[in-house]
Amino acid sequence: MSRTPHHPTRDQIELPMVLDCLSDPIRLAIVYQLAQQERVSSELRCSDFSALSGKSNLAYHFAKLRDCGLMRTRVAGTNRFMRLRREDLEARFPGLLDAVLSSAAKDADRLPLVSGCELVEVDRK
Amino acid sequence: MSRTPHHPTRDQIELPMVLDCLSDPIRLAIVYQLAQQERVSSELRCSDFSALSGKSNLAYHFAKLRDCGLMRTRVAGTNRFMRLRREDLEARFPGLLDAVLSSAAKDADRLPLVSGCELVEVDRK
DNA sequence: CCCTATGTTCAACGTTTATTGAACTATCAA
DNA sequence: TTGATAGTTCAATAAACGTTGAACATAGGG
Repeated sequence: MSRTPHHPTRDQIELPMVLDCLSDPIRLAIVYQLAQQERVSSELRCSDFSALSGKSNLAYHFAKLRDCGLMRTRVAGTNRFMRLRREDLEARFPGLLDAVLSSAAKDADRLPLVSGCELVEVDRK
Repeated sequence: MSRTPHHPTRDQIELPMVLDCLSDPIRLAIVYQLAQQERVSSELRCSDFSALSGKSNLAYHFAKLRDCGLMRTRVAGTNRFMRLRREDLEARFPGLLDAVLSSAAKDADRLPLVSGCELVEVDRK
């Protein structure tokens, strides 16, 4: 279980997969929460998303987000730290991520975005 | 078969449905082609997309595009004229449609966007 | 009126999807 | 070593999805 999971290269990031990933409310919420956190520390642990769903369902969504290139997972001890691949996304599809994020922000009341989401100071390991 | 099909109001347009719609390569191609056509006449007939798939499969995708608010269908005789709901989209999710379209344009070689798509002058009925 | 062109609707199908709980692995701390 | 913590993996399930072809509806032209 220790090997760091697979991530696509920047060039392998595909538009339909990215849009499909973002079309799921839970994954959109994960991405949104990661984007919020960027202002503070850029990384969050899996358990920081526990308000959105159960552990095993989150693991499923994390895998999809990794597979499509939206986020990167760093293994540190028993934790996984996730962060947005903002630069790669911006290079591949300029403006797309921000357009989606601001659209989500605009509809925050309709989406399950920020259940109990206050910013968290993470101690990088 | 004559009644004009159902369209959501501007306010009913939801982000996850829009992203999901755009995540299908065929639907993305339809939207892309409609956007191209906008410069000329803003409307296209169903049969203008026949390079993308069969009639009944296209009807299925058209229905999804209507249901999520991405396009509007106008019935005129035996034809249906479709156009992008650009203003509604822009009002709901500013910048989103253009970001997706320019991302698609950037990846035009990887996507089934423009099989035999030259601009067509349509005589509005 | 019949014939054709344009699209939709329906049933069928195989595939993919999201979700669950249980079992498992790995790491850390006592 | 024992126990607790953090997450993944697997199998099972139900629902949704994309695609097909056949049948249908509608309008226009001879």
